[in-house]
Amino acid sequence: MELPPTQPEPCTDPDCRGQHTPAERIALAMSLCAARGNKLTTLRRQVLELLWERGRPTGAYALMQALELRHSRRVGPPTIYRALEFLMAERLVSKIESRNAYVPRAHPERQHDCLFFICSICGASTELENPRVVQVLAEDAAALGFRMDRPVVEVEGACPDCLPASA
Amino acid sequence: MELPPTQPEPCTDPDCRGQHTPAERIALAMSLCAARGNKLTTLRRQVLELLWERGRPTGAYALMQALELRHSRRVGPPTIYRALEFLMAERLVSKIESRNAYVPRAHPERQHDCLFFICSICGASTELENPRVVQVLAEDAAALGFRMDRPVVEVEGACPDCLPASA
DNA sequence: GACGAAAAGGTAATGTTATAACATACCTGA
DNA sequence: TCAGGTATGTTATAACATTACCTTTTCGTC
Repeated sequence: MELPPTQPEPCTDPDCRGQHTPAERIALAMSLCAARGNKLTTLRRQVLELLWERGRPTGAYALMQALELRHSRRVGPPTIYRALEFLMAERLVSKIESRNAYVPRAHPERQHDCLFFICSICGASTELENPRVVQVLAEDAAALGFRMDRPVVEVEGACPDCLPASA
Repeated sequence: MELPPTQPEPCTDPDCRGQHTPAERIALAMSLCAARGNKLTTLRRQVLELLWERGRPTGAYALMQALELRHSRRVGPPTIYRALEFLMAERLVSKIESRNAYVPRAHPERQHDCLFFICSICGASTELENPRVVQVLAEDAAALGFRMDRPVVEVEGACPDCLPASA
């Protein structure tokens, strides 16, 4: 496997929603994995690439199909789920719980938790970082004596593109 | 079907987490349905009661089993899912997306959206009302030009009871 | 009460998402 | 090179959800 030519450069634009080149994203992912002593294998990289290509939350079985079409590689469900599990542990991918689907994270190098806005019409999702939401949730958790491990914040609705159509 | 003896009295305690009697809850549910011209049939009522009895997010298939044990009533998946769909439309029940499970809402008479804190150890969930969270999400949605239909906010972690055990 | 329409529920089959259990391949370092 | 760990492959099945179609119940109207 050849290394992409670019070096990972953490993105500093707070409004950026992941508009980077595929090579940049893979380089960054590899470097993040390596920093933790883990490996972005071919399979894992292909799954991550496919998620980026799809551009919207994608289910595990759709990924299986896409993997076969795009990389002529046929695998079973456990293989896909293991790859997704790895990518989620590395914070390269998030699961959209309300859709049983998976999306690549725009900024895996950042520590923040994500919010997602998901269009029920076209299925697209937008990732956002908002410390205020996490802050308020952390306060509530503290008041309850609850340890917050993973906040799941997903807003279902209509995106700007679909809004006119959904009048 | 006999009416419960109590009359529905909206709860005014903002810190209340649904500590009411079963009869009160059913009376309130019936009155809310009636106000919208809908009916809380025996099946729907039984499903709602079971959710309260279980005291934690419960899956559709577990509800089917519970229904058979508790009410000697054997039904198929579509029947349960239809009852749940009705109860959710009436805002008597929420789905916990991260668990594919369902919980009764403590205060169906209130209009608010709910947050849930779910313990990954014992499976219990705590419902909370926090306008600040919804407010911040609404602001983000507005900034994106996104119409917010349903916010899903679920915090996974460890509840006070399980916290010591999970050190 | 009889009737017809609408709502609710029952049944069988199937679709979709996820995991268990076990086998194999593939690195990597002593 | 070979022992052990990590990753992937394979088979089967569990868990969650829906489609399509049919029967029963409810309820207003005559």
